[in-house]
Amino acid sequence: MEKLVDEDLPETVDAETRVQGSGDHHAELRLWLRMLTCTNLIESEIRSLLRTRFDVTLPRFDLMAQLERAPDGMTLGDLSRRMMVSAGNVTGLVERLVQDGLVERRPAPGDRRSALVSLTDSGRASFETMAAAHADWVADLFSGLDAGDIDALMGLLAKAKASARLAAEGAPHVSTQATLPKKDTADG
Amino acid sequence: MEKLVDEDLPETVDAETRVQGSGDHHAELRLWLRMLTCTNLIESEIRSLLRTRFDVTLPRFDLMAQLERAPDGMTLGDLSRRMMVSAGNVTGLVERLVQDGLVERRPAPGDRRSALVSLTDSGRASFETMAAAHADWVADLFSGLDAGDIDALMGLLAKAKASARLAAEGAPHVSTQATLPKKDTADG
DNA sequence: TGGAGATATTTTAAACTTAAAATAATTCGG
DNA sequence: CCGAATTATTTTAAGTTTAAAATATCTCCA
Repeated sequence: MEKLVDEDLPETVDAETRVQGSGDHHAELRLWLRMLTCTNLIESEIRSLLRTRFDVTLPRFDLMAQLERAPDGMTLGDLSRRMMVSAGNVTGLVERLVQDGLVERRPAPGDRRSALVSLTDSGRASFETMAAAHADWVADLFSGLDAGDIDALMGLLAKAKASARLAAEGAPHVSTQATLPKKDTADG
Repeated sequence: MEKLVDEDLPETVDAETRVQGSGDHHAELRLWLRMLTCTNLIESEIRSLLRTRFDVTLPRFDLMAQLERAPDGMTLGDLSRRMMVSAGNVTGLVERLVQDGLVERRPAPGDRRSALVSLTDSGRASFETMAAAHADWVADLFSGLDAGDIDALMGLLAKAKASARLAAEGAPHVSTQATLPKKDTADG
């Protein structure tokens, strides 16, 4: 009724050509731009609110949010993966949070390479206050969407996420071959 | 057919309670998390591809993308606003791009505070190559979405963006009152 | 016309971020 | 059990990013 699928427009490229390159890609590019704008807008607002209201940075808040769900602590590697940032980044972030007394680290039992990180009591209390406000802000920012919009967005973003993950893993750009026979002996 | 709107679930809060605080906000929070994950995933992949294929950083690419649409140049302020980053950030970025010979600055005619920034020929050529690959990557990352999905996402993200802008401007946290009579004389 | 306020940019300090190299510890096949 | 490969983390160097203060210029109105 309000969404047209241009089912019968020419497909512009045949199956062979579309493998890569020279396509139109206009719609995807615009979508990516819009997604980025939208996310940046919201993220900026939240960052700004966290700073002015609680004098905390967004990355610190994000790290604490991860820890809140793991009462028994998480390793730095877990944090790195969940936050989708580099390991070195997490090292520094945790260091600063420990100095502020919001987070503590202790050796991981059974693996001397690893450390478990968790919230201190002070960190947990601090986070709970911030998290409540944060939830309000996010709700406010999305208050122009009704339940149906949110549902639809959740579904479409899940689909986009799955698509991106598949494409990223399917066409790795560095060579992701897990356990190859050994590059040097393979060919010659 | 495949999307249910839970039209008849209890609304959880009445009109008064929902003004601020103590609400559920669960759905909005999950939406924000998912949006962030999705964007981060795609952004990471693009960042990585730009680096490995063209040895360029994402912020530099973004800045050049802005300049490409302004053959006559843009001011640093324009860049800052369009890229949604701080002015100081743009100063440094432009500086490095000028050193690489990809971008040039010249005094803005008629305003001695201001500078116009534009792509050099080399920068434009360089960008065109990268932009074509970039468009392919984005199309690939979104290849799991059909035209209808893209359409729907475009609409919902536009709505989300409008909602966020309204909320952010409507409840400014620093005092955005443009040209007030002068806070001190106003009341006391 | 003088000057107050607005605007454009740069500078500064601190934090964040990444990629890559370096350490250290674990795992696993032979 | 040994050593090669893997995994967990830290370190390093360079770049990105922000907020806030500092400059410099412009605008506009009383």
